Amino acid sequence: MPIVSEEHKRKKKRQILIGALTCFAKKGYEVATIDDIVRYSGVSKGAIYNYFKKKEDIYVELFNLITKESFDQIIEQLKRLNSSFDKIHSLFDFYLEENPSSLNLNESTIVQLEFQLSSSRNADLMKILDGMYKKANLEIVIQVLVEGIQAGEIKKEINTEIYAEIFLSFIDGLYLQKLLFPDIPFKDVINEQKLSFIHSIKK
Amino acid sequence: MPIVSEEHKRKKKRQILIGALTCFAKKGYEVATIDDIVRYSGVSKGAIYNYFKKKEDIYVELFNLITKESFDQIIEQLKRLNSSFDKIHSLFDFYLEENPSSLNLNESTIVQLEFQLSSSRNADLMKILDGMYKKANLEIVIQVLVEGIQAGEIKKEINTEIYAEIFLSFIDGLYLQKLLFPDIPFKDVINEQKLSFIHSIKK
Amino acid sequence: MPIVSEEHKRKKKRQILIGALTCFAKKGYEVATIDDIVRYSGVSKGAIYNYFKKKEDIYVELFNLITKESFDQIIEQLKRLNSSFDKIHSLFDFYLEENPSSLNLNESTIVQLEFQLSSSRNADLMKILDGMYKKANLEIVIQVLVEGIQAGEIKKEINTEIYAEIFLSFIDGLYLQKLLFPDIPFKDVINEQKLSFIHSIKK
Amino acid sequence: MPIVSEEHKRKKKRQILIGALTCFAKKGYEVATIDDIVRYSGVSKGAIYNYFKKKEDIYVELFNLITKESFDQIIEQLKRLNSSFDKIHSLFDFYLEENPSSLNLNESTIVQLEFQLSSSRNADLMKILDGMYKKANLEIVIQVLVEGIQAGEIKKEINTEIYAEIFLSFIDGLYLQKLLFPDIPFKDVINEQKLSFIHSIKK
DNA sequence: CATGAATGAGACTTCATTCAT
DNA sequence: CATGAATGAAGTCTCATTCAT
Repeated sequence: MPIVSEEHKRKKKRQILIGALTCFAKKGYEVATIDDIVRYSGVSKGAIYNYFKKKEDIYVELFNLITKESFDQIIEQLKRLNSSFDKIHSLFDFYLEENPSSLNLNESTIVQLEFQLSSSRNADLMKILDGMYKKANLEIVIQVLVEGIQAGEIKKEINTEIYAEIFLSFIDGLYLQKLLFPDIPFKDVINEQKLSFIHSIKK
Repeated sequence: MPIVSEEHKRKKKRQILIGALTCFAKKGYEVATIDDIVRYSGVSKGAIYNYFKKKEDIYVELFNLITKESFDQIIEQLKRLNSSFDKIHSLFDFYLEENPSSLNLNESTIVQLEFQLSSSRNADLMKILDGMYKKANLEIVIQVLVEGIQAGEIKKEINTEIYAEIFLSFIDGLYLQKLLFPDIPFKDVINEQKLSFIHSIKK
Repeated sequence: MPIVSEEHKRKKKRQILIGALTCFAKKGYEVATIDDIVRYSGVSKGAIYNYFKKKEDIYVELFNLITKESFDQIIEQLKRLNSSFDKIHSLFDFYLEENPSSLNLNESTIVQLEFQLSSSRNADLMKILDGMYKKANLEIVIQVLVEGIQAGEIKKEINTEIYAEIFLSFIDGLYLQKLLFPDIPFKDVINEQKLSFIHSIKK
Repeated sequence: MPIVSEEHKRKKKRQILIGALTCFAKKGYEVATIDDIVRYSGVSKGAIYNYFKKKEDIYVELFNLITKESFDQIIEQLKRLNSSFDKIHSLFDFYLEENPSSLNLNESTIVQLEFQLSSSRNADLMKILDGMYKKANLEIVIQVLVEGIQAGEIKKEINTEIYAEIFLSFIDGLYLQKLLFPDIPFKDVINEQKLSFIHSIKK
C-alpha cells in the first residue's frame, strides 16, 4: 500500500480522529485508551502511532479539527446573512442545532469542554487553546458586534469584548447544563436570553 | 463503642477531603493519585483507605462537601437580604468572590466543573449530582424568583425555570471563561449581564 | 510489613540487584526485561519500582555495587601484603579467581564489560563510570606502583600511569578472551604476562 | 538468470552494512533500529528485508565483513615485512591507527567488541565468531611467532598460543580503555608493552 | 525489486488497592 | 487504627517484520 497519496494520509488521520472523538466523548481523555481508539477507528495501534507521536497529540489535533470545522461553518453561515441581529440569532442557534458536519455535535461539545478544563491545568494545551479559541470564537462575536455598530444597528457605547464574553459564557454554560439536564427546554432558554441580549445592545 | 470518637473521624475525613480538593483541582481527578492526596493531606495511604473504600468515593464526598458548604453559605447570605433584586445581585456576586469558607473557591470551582463533566459520562455520579445539584442550585434561584413574583417585584409571566437556567448557564460558563482567560474584566461582564437579566424580569 | 527497618530496605535492594546481575549477565542489559528480574529476584514488579525509579537505575546501582565490592576486596587483599611484587602478583590473580563475594565473578565481569561499552555511548553512564572506575581501578594500580618506587623495588623512571594502563588493558582484554574461549589456559597466560610486566618495572 | 546482477546485489548489501556499522557503533545492536539503518544507509526498509532475513543477519554479516577486511589488511601488511619483530611491531600498530579501509576503524572496533560480548551469550553467534575470529586473529599472531622461531629470532621455548593470547588480550583491553578514556597517551602505552612483549620472546 | 504503511507482540512504567506489622 | 511496602493489572509506546501497491 505504501507510496500512498497525501490524500490517503489525510483520510487516515481523520479516521483516527473521528474514532478518538467518540472515545474521548464517551469516557474522557484520560480514561479512553489507545486500544479504545483502535476499536473505534478500525486503525491498528501501530498505525495510529505512525500518524501521531503520542496520545496527547491526538487530543490536540482533534481539538483543532473540531474548532476549525465549527469555525468554518459559522463563517459560512454568517456570510449568508446581512442584518447584525440575524447574525446574532444565528450565533445563538448555531451551537445547539445539529449541523451537517461529519463530526457529531454532542461528542464535539463534550470534548471541547474537557479540553478547556485540561487546558486550565496544562500550559502547553493552554497555548494551543489560546491561539485557536480566541480567534475562532471571541473574535467572531466581537466582529459581528462591531459590524452592527458600524451599521448603526447596535449602540456604540457597548464594550464589544464584554458582550462577546457574556455571549460565550452563556453558550459554554448552556453546554454544560445540557449535558447535565438533557430534559430542560433549551430552545426556550436560548430564546429568552437571545431577547435579553439583543435588547441590551440594540440602539 | 467505637475506638475513636465520631468527631475524630469527621475531622480526619475532612482533612483528607481538603487535601484531595487541592489535588483534584491541580491535576484533575484521573491524573491526581492517591499518593498525591497522601502528600497534600498528610494522612497515610492506609488511613485514607480506612475512611474511603475507593478513590471515587473521595471524589463523590468531596463534591458533596463543596456543594453543601456553598449551599449553606448562599442560604445564609440570602437570608440577610429582603429585596429580590438584592438577592439576585447577591447570587451573581456569590460565585465570583472570595468567601470565608475553609474551601478554596477556585479549587472548588474547577473540581465542580470537572465533576459535572464526569457525571455526564457516569450514571452513578449523575445520580448523585442530580440529587445534590438540582436542590443546591436550580432550586435556590427558582425560589428567589418565585419570591420576587409573590412580592410583586418580578413579572409573573416569566418562566422561573427558564430564567434560573439562564442564570446558571451564565455562571457556569463564566467559570470556564475565567479558567481560560484569567485576565478578562469579569466584574464588568457580570455587571452587564446582571443588568440585562434584571431588566428582563423586572415588573 | 511497612514501617520497615533501613536494614530491610537495603536487603531488598540487594536482592533485586543480585537478581538483576544474573539477568543482565545472561541476556545483556537491553534484552533482559523487568519481568526477568522479577523472576530471578523473587521481588514483584511494583516492589522493584519502589526501590528503583527506572531500569537504568538498576543497571547503574548494580555497576556501583560490583565495583565497590571488588574494590573493597582488593584493598583488603593488598593491605595484607608488604612487598610491591607480592601486591602486583595479587592484582593479577585477583580478577581471575573465585572470591568470597556473594556476587558471582563471571556474571560481574560480563556486566562490567557491557557497562563499559554502554558508557562509551551514553554520557550519563560515562560520568558514573568515570567517577567510580578511575578511582577503583586505575588509582589502585598506580598506588601500588608508586609505593614500589618509594620502597626502592621499582624503577623510578617508569611512568606509573602508563604501566597501570598496560595492566588494566591486559586484564580487561583477558576478560573478553575468557568469555570467548573458556578453554584457553589462562593461568599460564597470566603468569607469562606477570613475569613480563614485573621484569619491565623491576629495578 | 537473476533480474539484477550479482554485482548490484553485493553493492547494495555493502551499502546497507556500512549504514548498519554506523548505527550499531553509535547506539549498540539492540538500541539501533531498522529505521536507523534505513536513515544511515539510504536503503528503504523493504529493500533491507530483501537482502537480509532478519536484523541479526545484518549483525552477523557486518561482523564477517569487518573481520574479513581487517584480516585481509593485516595479511597484506605482514607480507611486505621480513623480520618477525617488524611484523610484531606492525601488529601492535595495526589496530590503533587509521587505515585505508572504507570501514571506519573506531566504529568497527566498538561493533566488534559488542559482537564478542553478544557471542558470549548466544551460541549461534559464538559459532560464527569461533570460526572467524580464531582464524583471523589468533592464528595470525601464532603464525608470526612460529615464523620467528623458525627464523631463529624468537626463543623456541615459548608457548606461541600463550603469547598470542597475551597479545590479543592486551589489544582487546586497550580498545576498551580507549573507548573509556580517550585522553590517555595510548601510543606510549603500546610502545611500552611492545618492548616488554618483544623482550620476553626475543632469543 | 522497491517502497513505506500497517501490524501487534511485548517492553517499561504507573497506580489503585491490599495487608502484614 | 495507622503505616507504607507489596502487588499486578493495565496503560502507553516501540519496533522487527510483513505485504499491498
